Amino acid sequence: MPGGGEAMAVTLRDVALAAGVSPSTVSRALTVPEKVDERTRERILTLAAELGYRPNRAARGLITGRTGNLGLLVPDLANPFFPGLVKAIQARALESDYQVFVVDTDEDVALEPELIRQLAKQVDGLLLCSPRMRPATLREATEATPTVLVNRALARVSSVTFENGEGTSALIRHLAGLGHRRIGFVGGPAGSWSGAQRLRGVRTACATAGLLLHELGQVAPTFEGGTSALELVLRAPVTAVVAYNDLVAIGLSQALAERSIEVPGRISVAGFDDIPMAGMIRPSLTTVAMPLARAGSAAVDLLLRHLGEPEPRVRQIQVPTALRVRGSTGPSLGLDES
Amino acid sequence: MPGGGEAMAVTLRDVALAAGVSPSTVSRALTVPEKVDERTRERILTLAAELGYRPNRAARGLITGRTGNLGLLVPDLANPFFPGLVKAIQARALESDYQVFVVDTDEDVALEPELIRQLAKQVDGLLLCSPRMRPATLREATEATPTVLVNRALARVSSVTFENGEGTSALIRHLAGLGHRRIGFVGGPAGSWSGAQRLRGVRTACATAGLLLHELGQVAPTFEGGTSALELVLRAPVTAVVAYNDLVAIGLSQALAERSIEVPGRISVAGFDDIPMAGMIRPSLTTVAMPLARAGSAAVDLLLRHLGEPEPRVRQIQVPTALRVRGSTGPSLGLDES
DNA sequence: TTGAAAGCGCTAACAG
DNA sequence: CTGTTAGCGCTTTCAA
Repeated sequence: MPGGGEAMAVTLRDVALAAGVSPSTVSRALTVPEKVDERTRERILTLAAELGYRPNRAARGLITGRTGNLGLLVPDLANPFFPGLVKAIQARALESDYQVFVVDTDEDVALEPELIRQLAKQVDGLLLCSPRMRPATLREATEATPTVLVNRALARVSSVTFENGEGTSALIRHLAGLGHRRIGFVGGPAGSWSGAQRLRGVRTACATAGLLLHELGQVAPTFEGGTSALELVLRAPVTAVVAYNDLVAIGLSQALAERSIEVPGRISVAGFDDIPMAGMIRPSLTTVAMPLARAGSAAVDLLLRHLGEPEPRVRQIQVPTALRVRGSTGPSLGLDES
Repeated sequence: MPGGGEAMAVTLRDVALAAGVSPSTVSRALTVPEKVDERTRERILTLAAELGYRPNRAARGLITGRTGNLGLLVPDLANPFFPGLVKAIQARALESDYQVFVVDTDEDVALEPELIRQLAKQVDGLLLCSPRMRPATLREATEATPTVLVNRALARVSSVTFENGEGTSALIRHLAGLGHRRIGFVGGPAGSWSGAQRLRGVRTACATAGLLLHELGQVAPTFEGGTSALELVLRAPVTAVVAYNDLVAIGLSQALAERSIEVPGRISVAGFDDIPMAGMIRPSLTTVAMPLARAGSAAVDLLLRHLGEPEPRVRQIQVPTALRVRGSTGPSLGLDES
């Protein structure tokens, strides 16, 4: 007898043979149960279970055009902001019996389109988190496959975004309330959509509150990016710094500590994202939290609805952010008033 | 004209029609180029590119049995240990033109088998990272699909593991060198294979060095798990604690700090994994690093080789770990000698 | 070297 | 309610 090999998977046909019915009947029993006689259906279902039958989704997808999979693209899983989102999305998708395939672009903009194309073929819809690609390229990608953008907006495409501007504005108001008059802002990656939002929020709130704003350039959205901003921060006469995100804020705080500059004693630092680490360090980091679970569910729901509708109805959802006041911004010890 | 709809994908047949050849020829031009006349082939390839033809991998997979995808299962993407591994695996797979589908089990053992089954259907091979499931169940899963285990071993199944025991032994030797005589160990999840290894390493090294070992029970492999271990640690007369992993170590350090117990002044703390955060906090955490990139590449290489061979040749690779000495374990200030 | 034909596992008309 | 027929997009015999 020919060598064992991989246990040949049981197919729908095997079940049909065993049940003494046609393949179509089995198919129906599985996908449109109400169109099959109750007794036959039960027999088939039992048999299928016994034989350990598992439908081949690829084959099914070939004909229905649906795979039961969703594709999820993220720039960098090592950025602690994303895992939370990924998990929320996965959890919600699983509830609806969709499986999620996660792909990491490693912050490589050039890689995005190709990975999307590959992914698109094997999923019913795409969730694109913080895609860095240019609007034109992004639009192209969204046209080929039902897509929901997360943490980025684009005209005529459904999206779930965070109220980034509101978030940084709240941060600025909080700092103003603490007595700060001169604020520094350390920006993120050049192409970042959310970065632009955050800067806008900082600007308007500073203007409104009559604070002096020092824009301290842009750095990589990482811990190292934060440490690299040290000199810029020291050179500017600011008493508080808002960073593009928590990682940058933490890197900066660390660099300040290395120079024995007290946070928040001599300078306050705030971030954005509320990554888990923000609450684990001392002083704990004041930041802006994104309701990840809510955003993830919303994104999945949106996408699923699109899959149902023939003519996808664009919806752009904004979820509010929440200020998390913690140690790194107060109480203000001695604000220098020079 | 009928509503736009999704741009219908160009199929192999479209290319064939355009080139004036049969589908088979196009297929061959794409997959076994040497079996097609050079000029026809070139014409086909050009045309395919022009039309933007992308093979439907699902359809191809239906017949070849290969999808060009690898499946990757991880217990928790929010655990900062995993993203590094995931990224390494993805990078290496992409080089070989394989796409990686990541699925997070959310530390839910019961979920593992089902997710694996779903995944298995759509991939050529499986990479299972730190699976928590019981050996029997795990074996079942590995029998259905070519599989490589990462950070877990099982008889007659290929795997890439870390020298966990060596790592904790080195840690203990380091602590002994610092003058510690009474060591505490805070364990991880009950079913954890690597946890067992780490404990073993601690035990043998303590025995060898003549140190007193206090096994302080098991906690969740999280920051909260670490803080919850505080009382146990305080109750034991130890001057140094080795935790199951960095997250636990950090949680514990934090809890100690809250009680104004100096680390490493009054008690040293060490972790395992060398997550990014270990280097970002003060005092920075002494820990054991895993060569993630190396392990990831090795795992993918192993799996790819299996896919080539008819009779998978089991290989179990162990990659060495490296001690990272940092602030949290020294220099020892005043070890109490009572 | 190429084409015709068959079929991977499944679903979707269409009859019955 | 059920079986038959056809075919999703692709590869792979088998002949020519």
